Amino acid sequence: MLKIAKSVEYALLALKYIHERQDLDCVSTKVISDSVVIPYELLAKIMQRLVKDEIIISQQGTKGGYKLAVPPDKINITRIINAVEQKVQVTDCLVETPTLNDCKRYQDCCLRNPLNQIQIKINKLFDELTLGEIIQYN
Amino acid sequence: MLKIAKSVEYALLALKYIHERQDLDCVSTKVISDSVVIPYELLAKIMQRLVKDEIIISQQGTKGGYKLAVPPDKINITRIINAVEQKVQVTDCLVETPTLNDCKRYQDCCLRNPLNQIQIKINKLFDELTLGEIIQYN
DNA sequence: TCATATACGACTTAAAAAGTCCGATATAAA
DNA sequence: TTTATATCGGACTTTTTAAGTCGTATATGA
Ligand code: SF4
Ligand code: SF4
Repeated sequence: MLKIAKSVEYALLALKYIHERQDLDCVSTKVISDSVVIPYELLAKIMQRLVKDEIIISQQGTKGGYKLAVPPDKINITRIINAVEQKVQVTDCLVETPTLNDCKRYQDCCLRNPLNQIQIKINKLFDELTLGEIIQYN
Repeated sequence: MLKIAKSVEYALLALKYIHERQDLDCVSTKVISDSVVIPYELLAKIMQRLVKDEIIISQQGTKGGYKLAVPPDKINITRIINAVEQKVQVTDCLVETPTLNDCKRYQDCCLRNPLNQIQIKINKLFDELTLGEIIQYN
């Protein structure tokens, strides 16, 4: 339990690869997919979401690809998680406006508050960790 | 992502219920299952695991059931997570002895160290949170 | 105008989590 | 001593979610 989605890992690995190839004008999904070994179609979708959140800039057509829109130090992990449409959600009830459909217990559950505190602290960990700090390894 | 297993929540809710009924000699799975609204068979399995880890004591036969083996302040959430056979595992590679089967990248992955740091911090949150702190709510 | 790239949505498959079933043993009370 | 009610333990099925795939459209440099 408490696993991070592969799409988040793939996004981080791809962003690291792009950063390492700053010398090039841009890097295509194909090249990243082959180098980092990520399923092409899956990575393509992830790249598009990173574009939508303006973490990377796309260049369409032949010789197209992606380059970083922002220096790695300016991007935290929370932003990447949001970009790839993932959510840190420790329980079913920890959504903006919970309903009985999320969890029948949410109105008087003694777990909700303490687990929300855990979630807040986990969110803080991702807020304070930047892409820059991650790609400095290896 | 990063969701806590329902079996952990059920364990916590059941333990809270047992604690509230300290006056009784012991509480049966049936009673807990009906009161807290947890599928009977599923809860039964969870109770057995809590017995195995000596968090609760079982009384078999008619008029049987369970009672707490330890005061709630002395039980932290990590122990309950372990008892119900769940693991905090942020990535596929964060196991005792990772192999290429866990993740083909584990030998030179820049994510492994930073994500392990996250996992260590999450584990610390569960280490420092006791059942006693949770059941004081409501 | 052609080859190679991104863009976007729908779909399928695989893995994990949640829930169920079954046959056994234990024990208090009738 | 029989019966009803409980725990015990494993195997199994179902449901849900995550991961991965496919198809078609559009952009653009050579
Ligand atoms: S209300 Fe309680 S049981 Fe339901 S999802 Fe939230 S924490 Fe879990
Ligand atoms: S090695 Fe890297 S990519 Fe593989 S599971 Fe670990 S962190 Fe994720």
